[in-house]
Amino acid sequence: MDDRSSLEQTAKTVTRAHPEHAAGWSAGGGWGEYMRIKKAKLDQQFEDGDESSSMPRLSSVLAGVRVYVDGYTTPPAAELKHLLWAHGGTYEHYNSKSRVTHIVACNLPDTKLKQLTNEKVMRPEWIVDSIAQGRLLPEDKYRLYSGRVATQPALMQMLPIANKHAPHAARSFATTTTTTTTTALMGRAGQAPSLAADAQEAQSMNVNPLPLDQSATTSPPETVDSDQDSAEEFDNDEFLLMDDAELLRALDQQQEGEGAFAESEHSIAPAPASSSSSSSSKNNASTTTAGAARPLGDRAATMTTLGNPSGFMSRYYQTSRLHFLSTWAAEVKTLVAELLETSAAKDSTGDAPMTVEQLMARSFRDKGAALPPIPGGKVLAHVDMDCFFVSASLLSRPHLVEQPVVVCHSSSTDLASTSEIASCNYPARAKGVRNGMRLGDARQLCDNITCVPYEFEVYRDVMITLYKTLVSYTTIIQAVSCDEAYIDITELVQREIVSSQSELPSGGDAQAAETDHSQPPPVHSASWTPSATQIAASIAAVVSRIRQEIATRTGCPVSAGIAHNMLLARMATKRAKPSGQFYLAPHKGLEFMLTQAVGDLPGVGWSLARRLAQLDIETCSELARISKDKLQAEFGKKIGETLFNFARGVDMRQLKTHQARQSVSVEITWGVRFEEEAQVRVFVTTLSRELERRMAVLNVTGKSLHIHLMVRKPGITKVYKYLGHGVCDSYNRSTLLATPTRSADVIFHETMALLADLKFPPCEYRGLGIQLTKLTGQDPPSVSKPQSGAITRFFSARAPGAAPVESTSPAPVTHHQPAIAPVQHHPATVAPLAQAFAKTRSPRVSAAAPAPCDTVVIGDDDILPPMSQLDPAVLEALPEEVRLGLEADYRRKTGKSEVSLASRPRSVLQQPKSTSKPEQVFAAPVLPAMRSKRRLTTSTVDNRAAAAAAAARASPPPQAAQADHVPSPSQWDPEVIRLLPPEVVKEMYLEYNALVQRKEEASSSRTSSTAVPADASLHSKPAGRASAKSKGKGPAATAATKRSDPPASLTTAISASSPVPNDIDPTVWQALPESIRRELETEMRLKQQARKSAVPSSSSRLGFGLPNQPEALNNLPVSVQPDSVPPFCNNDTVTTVGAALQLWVDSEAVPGMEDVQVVCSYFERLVEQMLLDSLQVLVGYFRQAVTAKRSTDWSGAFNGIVQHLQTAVQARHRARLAGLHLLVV
DNA sequence: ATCCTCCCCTAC
DNA sequence: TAAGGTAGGGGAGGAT
Ligand SMILES: Nc1ccn([C@H]2C[C@H](O)[C@@H](COP(=O)(O)OP(=O)(O)OP(=O)(O)O)O2)c(=O)n1
Ligand SMILES: [Mg+2]
Ligand SMILES: [Mg+2]
Repeated sequence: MDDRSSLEQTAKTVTRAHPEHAAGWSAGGGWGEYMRIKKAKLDQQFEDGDESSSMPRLSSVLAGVRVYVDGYTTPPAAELKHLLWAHGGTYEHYNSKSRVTHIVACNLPDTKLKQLTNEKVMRPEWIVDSIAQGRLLPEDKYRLYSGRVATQPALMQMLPIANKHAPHAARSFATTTTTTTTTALMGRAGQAPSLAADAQEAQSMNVNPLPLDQSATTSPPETVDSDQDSAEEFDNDEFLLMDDAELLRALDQQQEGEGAFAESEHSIAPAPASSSSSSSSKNNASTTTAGAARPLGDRAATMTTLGNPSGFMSRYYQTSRLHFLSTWAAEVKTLVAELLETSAAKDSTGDAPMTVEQLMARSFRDKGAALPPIPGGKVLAHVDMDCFFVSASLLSRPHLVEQPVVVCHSSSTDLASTSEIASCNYPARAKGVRNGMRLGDARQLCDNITCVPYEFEVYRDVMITLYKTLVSYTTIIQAVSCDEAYIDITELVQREIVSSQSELPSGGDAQAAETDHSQPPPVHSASWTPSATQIAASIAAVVSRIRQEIATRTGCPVSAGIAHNMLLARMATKRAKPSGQFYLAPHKGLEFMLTQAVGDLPGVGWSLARRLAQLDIETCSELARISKDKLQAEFGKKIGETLFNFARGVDMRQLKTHQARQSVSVEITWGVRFEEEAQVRVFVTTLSRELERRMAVLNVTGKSLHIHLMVRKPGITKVYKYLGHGVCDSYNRSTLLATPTRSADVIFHETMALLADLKFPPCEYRGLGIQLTKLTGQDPPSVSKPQSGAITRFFSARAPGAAPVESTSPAPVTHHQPAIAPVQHHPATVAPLAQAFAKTRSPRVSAAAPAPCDTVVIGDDDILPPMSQLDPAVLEALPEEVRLGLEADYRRKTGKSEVSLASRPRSVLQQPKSTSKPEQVFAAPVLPAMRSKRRLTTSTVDNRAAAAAAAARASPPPQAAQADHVPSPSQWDPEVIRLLPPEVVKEMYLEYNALVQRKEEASSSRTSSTAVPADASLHSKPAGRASAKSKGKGPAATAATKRSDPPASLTTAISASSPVPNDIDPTVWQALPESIRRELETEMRLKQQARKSAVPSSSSRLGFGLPNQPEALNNLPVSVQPDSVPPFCNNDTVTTVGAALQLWVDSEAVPGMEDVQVVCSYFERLVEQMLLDSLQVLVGYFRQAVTAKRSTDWSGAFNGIVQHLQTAVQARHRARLAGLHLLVV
């Protein structure tokens, strides 16, 4: 669209370029000046880290050694500091000549080194190895730049293992040494493509420049660069004449004899371009070109595929932050998955799946201490490094931490610089700078930005340390990215609560507990529910501990959001930053969410936000006013639903520790410029080989091949960013292969064929991706390669796929596999770090006595983490013998009564596409006008440009609010159910129903105590134990965030009598064996019938509820939907409740007071939950019934309720609800 | 209804 | 100058 084009040119000319010279680039400039300045924030933060109190002195090996750590080191300074402490040395914060005996560094810039001629500059290995050997080793071998690089000291094993589960236990840090050498360069920082060879061939082949064709294009050429002069040289031309087989062979041969990559850029002579490729018979005619591609100047062209078609890719991948980001995310996910495998295998020592009873029994046996329940449900933390790249890059530039800093390829002061900012620190953000912004835009906002370069290897090291640390606390981790993960800290928190409890009595824990009955008894426990304060305090303690360790070990600040579901935890992180933590207690969730901008919801990106804005929806508060029906109609079923839920803080997603990979792909859309097909072939070859390589590493093959081609949009002559793709049309094609493959050969041919289908001239290509899906051969998350897996790979100095690094060469040299031969797996050389990791890895959470009943299976593995998200009511449904006396405890804390057997859902929102339906574009004309029309709305646009522009718009920070609503997840994980013996499951259901029924009867007397609160807002949780003290548990234990919380009577009745299929999550249901299913069905039906006939729907039965409990209510499904839908919020239920209301009105001469209150508070809850549409409908039903009744009593009751509701709506949402008008009496 | 294909969108 | 990759969710619409 046009607005996009305009967005592309946002470059304004704000004057003010007070160029701040980029200190970062000179890697040391101004070093002297801050020598005596106190080492900024980060160091401060850790310098008073209390080793003295938390770490034992382990030896005095380093006695007399006073070290100043200079720059980024491996292990990081923070860790060296700990090592020094632990072994008798001293860590100096300043490089004071009088105090410091040794400087430790990994890499010092020459300039700095010169200053230090008198000092002893050591490599960190000196420290590490000395400790390992128990004596101070000779300095000679460990001098920095003395030549020899020491290899990995195998010392990890000797260090004490941290025990994260003893909150106050002394601990020490295992070194985080993650690399073997200090020569690490890009090559091993990530999965540097092993195709580097391709680059070299191209470089070194300097043969017969072939004249290239030069004809006109269909549209004006891009004018990116000023010099349009000469044509390109082409140093690969030999390739251009080969057929495919030859090409591949030649590429292989080339790389064999390949030497180091010559940094010398192109020593090739320019050659006039003309003539067409002779190798491709099919479209020489159309492949004319030139015009469009030519205009790139020599210099620009060398940066593109034109300059070096075969070598472009590997060079590009070494510098693409997004490539690293993706690679690392995958890496870290694999790691977590394998971890789980390993620990699962270790834990379930070959036993058959345990029954609930066994699990329970084990948890009791274990330590004898049951863990206290946490009313809000699972405690989830979202941990995210602060301005990750910047923080890591500033490890060696600590003097910059208070300055506005960005990580960026460029350091230009040009306000038109299109270089993208990967990360900016908080001082920069204060000026409005954002991640993803162009540097030029940022400079307009902030005139003293310092740019620092990417340091990918450092980022990876930090990532590894981060994950090592996390994993030492819990195995219940969902890796999100290199700097971010969700962790389940429920059990850690529970333990913290217990331990803080037992510490209260000053004296021996055991004895004190003995005498003090208010304290949790060591054995039975769980019969007490910790207070909200206690929980919050424990959460704070646990999370600061984790954050502290991460910060200390990485040297980078980290923040965490904590809540009882993933959404809120993530939202809380934003609030926590920078360098903080924020716990969103259950009752704060709704209110908090309502203050958020929709654009801040995860899953709501630029496109969705814009569509919402067009509907005048910009905040969650506004969003929450829209009915689910409307949202679903507008955005689709899932997205509508998620929006609906997220707006009010509801999120039923389970933390997902493992996700089977569905696809592998390779794509480049920057610097893609061709003149003719032969060049395309070279490029496709490199992509194909890279894809093959990756799949070989993953040991997968794929059956469905897709390509994604970006083609310059006709008429577009400017690009958003230098050598970028600009505004494009994009096209996808796919083939279903006969047999799964990973062969580069096959990939190459299929890709070329699909490209040929599209019939665009190569000169119009701006980006190309190849993806394989329908994968097979995936390493089953079970056995296989336990050693060469991700754990090893993760911590090995070199990734298996990565090339051996030739010290100074910027390009990794690769042992390239022939196209057919799969990349060999690396031998089971377990890297030292892998071992360290394995040892450091802490006791599995599940093995360590989860809370009673908190036993769950996550995913497909045999892991048994806590199950605190299980609704207490469900817990009560456990078979008697399993409960071991817990029932009373749980029942006590339950106000709840409703259970939702929710499915595991869903994930993030995504954007639909309501306008302009895509038509298939198969018989594409050469330059498809129609085609582009349909895509005009979307693909035609430079979305990234738009997003970047959007990023420039700042948004106001959210502020907290207070409420008393209590969300509390209640779900019965289908995965758990699936893994439990069917008989047990059946038992659970039957028990549950019986229980609910019991409760229903028992509660009939209490509920009346639930008065309608005058202020109509929050916390009226009429259900169950209204007796709960003022606040806290009453509500907390009750219905979930996600569900509205209807009056007990309704809820209970509904729950109790729901027919099985409605009551059970479809997923769960499906997981049950057919026979069991039928059995359950029958039994449930019988029970229900029995109940009904025994208790005819007479008004007397449910004294507390609607006296005339209409039959309809008894049949209400708790939730028809498998997910987080609150009861009554789908049409079905609303309708049925409406019918119930009608029945009630019809059958009662005058409204009973209690009933009125029940109904009223039910409505109130709809208000609280923002289920206003449901409310409107129900009030409609109600009004209709009352009107027909023609009774002043009823009309009065109706008006009373409505007035009350209107007040409530107004108070709570500052809005009037339509449809709540009164009746004329 | 449910699947499959071809997209788009989002996140880091 | 600059390095806009990559995996998964999910919607629309057609095939079954
Ligand atoms: N558009 C983006 C967004 C992120 N990143 C990289 C750099 C970031 O440092 C890293 C982590 O992303 P985050 O979203 O976590 O952002 P930061 O860590 O930089 O900042 P913070 O988490 O403090 O908001 O990913 C990037 O290259 N480009
Ligand atoms: Mg971050
Ligand atoms: Mg992040």
